[in-house]
Amino acid sequence: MPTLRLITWNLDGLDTRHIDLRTEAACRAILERGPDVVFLQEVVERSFFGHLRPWFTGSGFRAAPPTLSRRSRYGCVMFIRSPLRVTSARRTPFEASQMGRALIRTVVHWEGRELLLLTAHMESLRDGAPERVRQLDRVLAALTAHAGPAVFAGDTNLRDSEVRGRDIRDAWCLLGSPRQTRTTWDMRAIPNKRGPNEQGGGYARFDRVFLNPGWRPSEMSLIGMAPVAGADGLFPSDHAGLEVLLERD
Amino acid sequence: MPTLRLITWNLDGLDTRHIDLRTEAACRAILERGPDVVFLQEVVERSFFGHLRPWFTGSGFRAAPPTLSRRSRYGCVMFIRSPLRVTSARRTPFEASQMGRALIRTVVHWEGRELLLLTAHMESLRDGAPERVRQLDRVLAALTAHAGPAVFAGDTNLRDSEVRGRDIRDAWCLLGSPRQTRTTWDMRAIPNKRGPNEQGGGYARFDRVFLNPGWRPSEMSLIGMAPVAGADGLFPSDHAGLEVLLERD
DNA sequence: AATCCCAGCCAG
DNA sequence: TATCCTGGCTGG
Repeated sequence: MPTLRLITWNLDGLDTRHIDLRTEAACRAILERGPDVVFLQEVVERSFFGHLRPWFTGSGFRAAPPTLSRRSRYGCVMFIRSPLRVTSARRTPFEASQMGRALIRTVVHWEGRELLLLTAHMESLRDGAPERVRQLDRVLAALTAHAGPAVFAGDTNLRDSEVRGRDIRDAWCLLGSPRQTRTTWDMRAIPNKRGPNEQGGGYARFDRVFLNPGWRPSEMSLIGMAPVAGADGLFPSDHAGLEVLLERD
Repeated sequence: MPTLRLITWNLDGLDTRHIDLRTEAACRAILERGPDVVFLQEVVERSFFGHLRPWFTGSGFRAAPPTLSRRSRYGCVMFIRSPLRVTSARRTPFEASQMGRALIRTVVHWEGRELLLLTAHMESLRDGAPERVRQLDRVLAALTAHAGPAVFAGDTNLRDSEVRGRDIRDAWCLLGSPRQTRTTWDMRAIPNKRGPNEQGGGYARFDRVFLNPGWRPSEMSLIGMAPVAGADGLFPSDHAGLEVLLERD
């Protein structure tokens, strides 16, 4: 397994409109890519038990941690595909989060080494910036502290102004900042959060992938960029999913 | 010397209106309080060489560091009164600052121990929040790392939302959050930045004092709260000065 | 169902 | 000197 295929996606479980159809569509879109590891954010119980866990366990994945946190009505979870073996999985709350957010850390054996997998749904909204920046510090410290390869992927909610002047190995930047994957939350491309006749709309690169030194991204693409059949024009999520291929340097 | 009397003040040297009269008034207001250490921010060359250094050296103080930084046209400086003896003084730029800001660290002998004195003029404006929060981390780390007593006092530009959930020994909070010293930048009380017939105005507790464990504040008051004679209604600075008395626990 | 992006403007 | 505070509103 020379390449790790990773998908990260905020599934917007807090929007209950056609949540079953949308989650099913997300499962299909993810599984047809054949990922090794899948990081999901904003997952609600209904989606997890009713769709995600059945689909993914039926396709050779294990959930890590094995279930959702009970501390919030939505949260993050990873799915890891066999033969990757999970040797540890833990959820550490961000102490000062006002939104119940946490860092998920999983370690798997990969290519003879201990691979650290991190995901989070960092503090939301513009006003969450101070706490979000501290959560970023925690994420980067965890990446740096690990001896083997380590990757974070998740919904950072970061604005470019919040990372200016920082030294981060961001997969999108390492790929040369390609236009096709410049935004992962974009009301112009995914109208889930926009009234039918509304103009304009916001966009941002909220979903990001960070690496520690020693490896690099080779490809990146968006998924979930088409409306779900029978769902009144809704896409699977208001966020695009992000698929990235990672390789040894 | 059982009590340390400290004054911190942003002198608004970037406002050149009546700068000589305003700086003279600030010198008098500070010196009549009899402080042991004085931390100043937003000091320009004209104020430093023309007023502050002459006044303070004539009253038994030494500047630390001995002169202003040449990296910016305004900056921070401390004045330390004899018999306190300065054993080190350095200025460390905040690497990612977009405004040339730096942390000033001075060590003095006090009560038989090494006392660490810190000041800074942290990143300004609402949009400076991400960088400001990282600067705060640096300040708190320096406070925590010192074995003896340590105090930071300066213009933090912090909003309450930016410190929510953090564990900080803030002198104003330790004193029970007294109303009289609730704001240190207040357009309603100091009209320097307000047009003559303007309504409303902003206010904030920008200037703060942080302590490490082992000692505590006993008094706090504002200075510079009256207009300067002959200065067209201007106060010495748009900020209030903050005087605080610190004692062993 | 209401929210979420940004910049710009105004009043207090 | 032009600018600084907040919250609320707009349009894109």
